[in-house]
Amino acid sequence: MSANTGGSKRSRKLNPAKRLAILKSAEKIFSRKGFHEATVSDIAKAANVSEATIYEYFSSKEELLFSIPAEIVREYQEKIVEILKYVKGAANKLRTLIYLHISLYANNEDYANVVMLILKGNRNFLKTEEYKVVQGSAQNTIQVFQEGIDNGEFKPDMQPYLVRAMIWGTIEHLVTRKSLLGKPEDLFSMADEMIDTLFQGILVNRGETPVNVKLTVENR
Amino acid sequence: MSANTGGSKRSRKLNPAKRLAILKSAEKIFSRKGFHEATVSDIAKAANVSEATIYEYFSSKEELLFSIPAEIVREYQEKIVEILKYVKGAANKLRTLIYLHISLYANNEDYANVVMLILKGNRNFLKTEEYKVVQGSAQNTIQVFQEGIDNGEFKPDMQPYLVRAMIWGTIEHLVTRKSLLGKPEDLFSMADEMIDTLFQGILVNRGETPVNVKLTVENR
Amino acid sequence: MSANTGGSKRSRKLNPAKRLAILKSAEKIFSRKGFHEATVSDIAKAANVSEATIYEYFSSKEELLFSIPAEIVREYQEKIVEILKYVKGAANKLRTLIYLHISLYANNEDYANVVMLILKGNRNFLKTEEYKVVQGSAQNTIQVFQEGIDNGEFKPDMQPYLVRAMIWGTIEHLVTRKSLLGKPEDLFSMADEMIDTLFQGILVNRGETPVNVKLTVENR
Amino acid sequence: MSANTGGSKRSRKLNPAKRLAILKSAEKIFSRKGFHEATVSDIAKAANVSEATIYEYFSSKEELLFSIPAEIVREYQEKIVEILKYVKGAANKLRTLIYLHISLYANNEDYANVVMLILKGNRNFLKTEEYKVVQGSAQNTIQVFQEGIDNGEFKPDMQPYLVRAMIWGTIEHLVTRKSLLGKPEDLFSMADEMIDTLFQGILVNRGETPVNVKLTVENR
DNA sequence: AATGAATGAGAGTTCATTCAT
DNA sequence: AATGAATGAACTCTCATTCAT
Repeated sequence: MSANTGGSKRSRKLNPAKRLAILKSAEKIFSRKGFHEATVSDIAKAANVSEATIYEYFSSKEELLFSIPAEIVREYQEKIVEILKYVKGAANKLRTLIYLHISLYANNEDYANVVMLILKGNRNFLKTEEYKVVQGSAQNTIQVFQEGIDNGEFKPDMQPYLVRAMIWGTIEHLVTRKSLLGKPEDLFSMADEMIDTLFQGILVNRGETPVNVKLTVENR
Repeated sequence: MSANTGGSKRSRKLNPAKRLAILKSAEKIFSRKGFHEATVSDIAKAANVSEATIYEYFSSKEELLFSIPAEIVREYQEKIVEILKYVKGAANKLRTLIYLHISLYANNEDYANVVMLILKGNRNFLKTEEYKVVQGSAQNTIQVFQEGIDNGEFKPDMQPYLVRAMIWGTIEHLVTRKSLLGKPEDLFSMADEMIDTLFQGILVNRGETPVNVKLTVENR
Repeated sequence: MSANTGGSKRSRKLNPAKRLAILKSAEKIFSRKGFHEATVSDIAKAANVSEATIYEYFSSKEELLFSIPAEIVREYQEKIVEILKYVKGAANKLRTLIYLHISLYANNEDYANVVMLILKGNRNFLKTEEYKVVQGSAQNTIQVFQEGIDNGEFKPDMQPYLVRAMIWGTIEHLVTRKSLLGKPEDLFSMADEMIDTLFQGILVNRGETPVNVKLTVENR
Repeated sequence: MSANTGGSKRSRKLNPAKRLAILKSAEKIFSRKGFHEATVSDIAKAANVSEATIYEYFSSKEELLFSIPAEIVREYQEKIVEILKYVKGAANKLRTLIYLHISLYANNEDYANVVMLILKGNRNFLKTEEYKVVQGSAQNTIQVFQEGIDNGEFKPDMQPYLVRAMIWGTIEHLVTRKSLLGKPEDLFSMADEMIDTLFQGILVNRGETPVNVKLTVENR
């Protein structure tokens, strides 16, 4: 409601552990009840602090919500940078990114719920500093894909933006369904097939492609 | 024993045109403000009826929200069935489905917002009869894909569920971004490339899959 | 809310049977739910008419409530006059009145509920023409008691008003308890003991009222 | 695990003086307007607190209503126990009880209105803990009367339940009339006559009764 | 005479947020 | 740094009542 982005008015050091406890409680409560259905009182109870204390650390309920991804995405981003160092080839890097992206959600169910069911539909979140972090992490996919085009691994006439949409869209779709319906029990098991499909397509190659070219050179 | 026998309380048809006007107004208001931020009073004003009248037609604000997709999805589903009759080949049918699915959102911006930003994250919606309709329309993709497997157009070792996830996920991702950021100005322009990618994959064929290439050199 | 006592604006003949049906339905519904908890719609449903029709016969929900006793009290009053003709002695008449009063409630449970739980606490009812009828029927007790004083059956130094309070109060107390708790299963069984107590008191006569002591001294 | 453990929601004592102020205001407003006609806003205004504050102390308007008698009845009950210690004889005790009961209402007009016009007709009140207190205080009458039977002061063949009905019924009748019509200006003035009547009955003793005492004194 | 449909007018209740301590 | 207590501000929903047909 106010433009108070980036921490509560008097963001003295306070107690970082308590701040984290509040964030984790908020994540849990929001995850279960949704944003409007969750009350600040619920969160305060879960964090074993008073409601007023929450306002010491966060300027509003919404800011509290928006603060949830920051930490986790930052860690995730660092992890990616670290790991990508050791992976060679754009295709392999892309595969790695997809695995990591999935694991981010698979290992943090409450976080997945908050992102998929609440934040994804929230217009205000887009104006947030926090969103930039999330957004930034999306650049990985695009960069890696571009790298793949440059070195000839990927088809050169593709828009990286679309490829990212396909990858993220598919993952988000699956994660959302898991959040809502519990359906794909194991997100990872879908990863490989998804990657294969993305790499190879779904069409059967019927010799129109080079594959079937039978080259017979007969002497004389 | 004569008058008020049978029938669900009061939700008779009443004036269907007015009902539709309320639904359309709700769609517009929800689309712009979100569910909790929109008030019944807003909707009433937009529909030129009193708040009480809204409750004559819908038993609660949430029921009003949930009633939005029914009509539109029903029409859409009929259209699909009709059109699919004239399309031959699973690949073509799939392409058609994707176009139609995109056009559903592209032509109904408010509806797209309501679905992508509000309904998709709403757990209660899943328990709804209305949801079943939406769900049902998702079966098309799976059926058509299965058909393609059966007749040899598509790779036989794929899970239709995953393919649907990729198609819908991508579309939803793009539509959501358009809802939030206005970004892909033209959703259709992405359709073809998306379909190509889905069909062919993103990898350059370097003859490594040339497995299939049979090169026979016979010496003299 | 308005001073619209005594029938709806256009009290054309309408259909007296329908009027009665509405009244009886109102009695039943009010009895079960209480005044504010009962809705005009409830009553309309029970009477198999539309809500609007109720307003043809009664100008408001409250007027409908207030119209309930009139009929029944009128009949009751006539019955009393008729029966009292054949009863001799004030004590017997009083006994008769008490029986009749109890039977009025015992035989009309819904009516009893409406009177005891709703009307008795309603200040507006006092301003009503209908109330006068009820009030009038209360005069019986006072008259009969006065008659008993005049002819020496009852103690001459009593205020009839108080006696009526005792009789009516006791009956109302018992009827109310039956309405709320179902407790005195059979109201009639209490009648006789109540009357005896009223007539004779609860004290054991220890000869301190020695008036009655006949002292016979026989010589030798 | 430290702060908000245990305890019923939020209904801690808070500020007991404020709680009492709200209760007294509620008593006054309910007394004048009745339950449904009184608004929480009315009460808040009268108590100089916000409406929300009322809900800090009481969970609903109805709970507020039901909380009114508790305090006053508790005090009253203690008073009775205290005073009864010094009164000898069941008849005197009964007389004392009646006086006290009347004085409870006579000295608390608003309270009398609330009890007689609102609570007495409220079915939900019966399910209340508060009702038990009221109910408990009713036991006094029955106990004292039984005591009187045991020690020969009262007729042994009477049902205490009925006697209580007569006493309470009469008092309630008178108090209710005073609430509604202001009629018996002075409730106390009726007390004595009522007690006399209860004790001695209304019939003129024509010597037919103790009559039976035959005292024969023979000379020598 | 009867009613389907519409609504004005509120009322109770909830909660995020504040502030004195 | 922490919070108990207080409240302003809304919002959903209900219902008695009306009126054109």
